[in-house]
Amino acid sequence: MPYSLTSSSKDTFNSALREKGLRPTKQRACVYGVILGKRDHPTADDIYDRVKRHLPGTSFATVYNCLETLVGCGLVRQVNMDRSPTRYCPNLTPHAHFRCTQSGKIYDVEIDNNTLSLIQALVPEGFEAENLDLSFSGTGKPSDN
Amino acid sequence: MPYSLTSSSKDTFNSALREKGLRPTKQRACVYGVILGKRDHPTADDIYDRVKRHLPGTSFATVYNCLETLVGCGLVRQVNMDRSPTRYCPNLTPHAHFRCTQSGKIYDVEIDNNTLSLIQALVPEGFEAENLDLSFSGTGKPSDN
DNA sequence: AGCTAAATTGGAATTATTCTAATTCCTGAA
DNA sequence: TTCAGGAATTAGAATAATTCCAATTTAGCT
Ligand SMILES: [Mn+2]
Ligand SMILES: [Mn+2]
Ligand SMILES: [Zn+2]
Ligand SMILES: [Zn+2]
Repeated sequence: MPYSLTSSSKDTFNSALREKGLRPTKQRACVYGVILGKRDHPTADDIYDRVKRHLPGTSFATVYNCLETLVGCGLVRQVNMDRSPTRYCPNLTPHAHFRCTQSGKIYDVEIDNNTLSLIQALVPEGFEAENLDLSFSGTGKPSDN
Repeated sequence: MPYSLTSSSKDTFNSALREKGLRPTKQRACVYGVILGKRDHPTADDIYDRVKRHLPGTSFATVYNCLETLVGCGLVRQVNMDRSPTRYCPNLTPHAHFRCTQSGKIYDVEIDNNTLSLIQALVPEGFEAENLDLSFSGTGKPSDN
């Protein structure tokens, strides 16, 4: 049974893809669905495992292709921490990430508007920042151990 | 001719290594020297090329080993931008990075103390951040094109 | 000088990601 | 509806940064 998105997610998904003239395929919907369906930051490999439960024929290449497409459409965010495998995040609000070096878990960290504008103001004259990445690492919640 | 550090760099280098019971070898000094010697953000490969001019026998593994050691001693910083090869930075002050997506160049961006403390204050109760990374990407100086 | 642990070396291995060429699937005219 | 043509998916090979390994060399000590 193909992954079922809520009807509001399905609308977001369909229009974001159509906007770019791309096709809303079942693989893309499923990759999107498994990322939305859990508030974590899965790797491509994690996503592959989850997608296969719904669409067993799916290939690794397709997962990578879909992820690239979804990121390109602004439906999910790509999160790079150090040298570890890329992770994906359904939270589209501006936020930072905290990685617990003990558990490996990644947490969303809200950025208030005031701090956000001060951060943006760091960019020097003549430079135009399209993207900003803020990440912390250290020891997380005690429950992480 | 082995790379010649200035005597003040040499002191920093020797004491940082001795502090950890590590040996100040000529390979380590050379890797440190070529990073200090240019205000850019070289990759391991760039560093390998530069080191070989001074110590032609040096292996790639040694460059990686030395870099790990120097980072561990706090003599250089490791800079990860997206999925591209790790870069190394001799600027030890807290600062952010800006990558021009057109030229690939990486610039240091100063962080004022006020903004820095607001950024640090984002970390939630119960988390202890040992490290923070802030990077921007976008279009850089016109001279970059 | 000789001993021992630390560091270096060349090459193989690892691993996340990308590429390729063949196949399958949509979509939108006819 | 049919079907042609482009888009998407697929399996597997290729790539590239980094790490690992076993053998050799070196630095620091007695
Ligand atoms: Mn898996
Ligand atoms: Mn090179
Ligand atoms: Zn997130
Ligand atoms: Zn820097």
